Amino acid sequence: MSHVLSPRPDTRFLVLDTALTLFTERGFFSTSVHDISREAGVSIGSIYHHFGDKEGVASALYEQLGARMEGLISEIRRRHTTAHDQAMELVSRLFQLTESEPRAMEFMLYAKHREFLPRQGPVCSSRPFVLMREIVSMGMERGEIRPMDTLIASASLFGGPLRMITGRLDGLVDKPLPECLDAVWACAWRAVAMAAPAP
Amino acid sequence: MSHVLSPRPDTRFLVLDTALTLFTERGFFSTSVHDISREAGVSIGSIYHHFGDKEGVASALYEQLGARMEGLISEIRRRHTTAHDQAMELVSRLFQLTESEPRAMEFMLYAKHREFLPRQGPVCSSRPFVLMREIVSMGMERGEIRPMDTLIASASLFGGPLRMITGRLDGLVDKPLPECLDAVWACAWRAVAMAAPAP
DNA sequence: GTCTATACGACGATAGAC
DNA sequence: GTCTATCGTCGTATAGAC
Repeated sequence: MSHVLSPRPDTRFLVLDTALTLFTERGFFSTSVHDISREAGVSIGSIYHHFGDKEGVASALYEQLGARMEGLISEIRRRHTTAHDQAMELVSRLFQLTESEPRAMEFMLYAKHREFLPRQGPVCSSRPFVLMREIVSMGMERGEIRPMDTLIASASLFGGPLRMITGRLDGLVDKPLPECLDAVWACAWRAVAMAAPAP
Repeated sequence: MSHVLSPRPDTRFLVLDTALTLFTERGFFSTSVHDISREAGVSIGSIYHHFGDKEGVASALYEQLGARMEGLISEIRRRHTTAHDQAMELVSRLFQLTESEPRAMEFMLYAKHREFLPRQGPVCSSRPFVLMREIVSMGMERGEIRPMDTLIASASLFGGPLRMITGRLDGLVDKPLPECLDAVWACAWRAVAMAAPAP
């Protein structure tokens, strides 16, 4: 626990925070370990001591953000019962996160991790995306969502909102995403929602 | 016109074709000019003679594929009158293209061009995506699509289908996309279509 | 754990003959 | 237009002192 008492800022945190900024601004390959070292005020030796190699930095970043994302979804699944509420809350939180931490969002779902993290599968196979599909799957069993291929339903429900996020990160969308939530969600839900029973 | 008569395969084509394969397989930064030279059977000197530098190769590839895409959309817009038909035909053709030329699709809409083509804007600002938004815009004027922000409608209509494409390129989707067309399109169109007038 | 200095390899790009 | 040979730089990673 010595690090808690130490006045020195945590090296690992410093490095990861700087790396996230540089990776998203210039990209992984256009960022040298020297750059990270200089910007973070941490020596190269320390970086290699903590992370092994450059890929290790990206890897740690990926895992950290992935775990946060997973925690977020798990929390949402505990707090809401219907697929509709769970999915809408998820989109809402992702929209908020895009505004408050655009770099984190960009690194998670916009970076081509396969290019620099060959061990990781594609993003959409990662835990968070699996959990999203589980929400959809549950919705179909509950009769909230029309019966169809789960993958198709998942893409149709979250495809629009995710596209808004990348559009926002690209500077294509001017308005803060939370202001668009109602309109975006209405379309997304309409795409997969069970038709109202004939009166 | 001497190149037409020459028995030697066109160098530019050879290089671009090889580059497309390598760029999508390993990524732009993990592909050296030496790699392209070796795989294409063309000397390094020739590559630099034709393309100036490595970025020039990627740039030429980007322009070539972008022009093809634009031509495709223009053709569709001429052959169909309603936004519904235009958009559905577009999704259908993109699905076919994903199967027949996955590398071209991947390079066009899955690569992070900003990392190696700093001059190019984001993909979604490119001509093809502008044309897609024009289809949606027209559909709204014609009363086919509910009135709403064009960007939101565009994301909602094409977000699902595009997500299926990336899912397919990632190996997440097993079935050939054209087989999913009806189900995917039904969801996509439902998301934005004007409600049927009350009987 | 943190630092500096250095080794080493790879890659982008060029020169210049044919 | 095409080729081979070469140069110079940059960046990853390590060694070893503190």
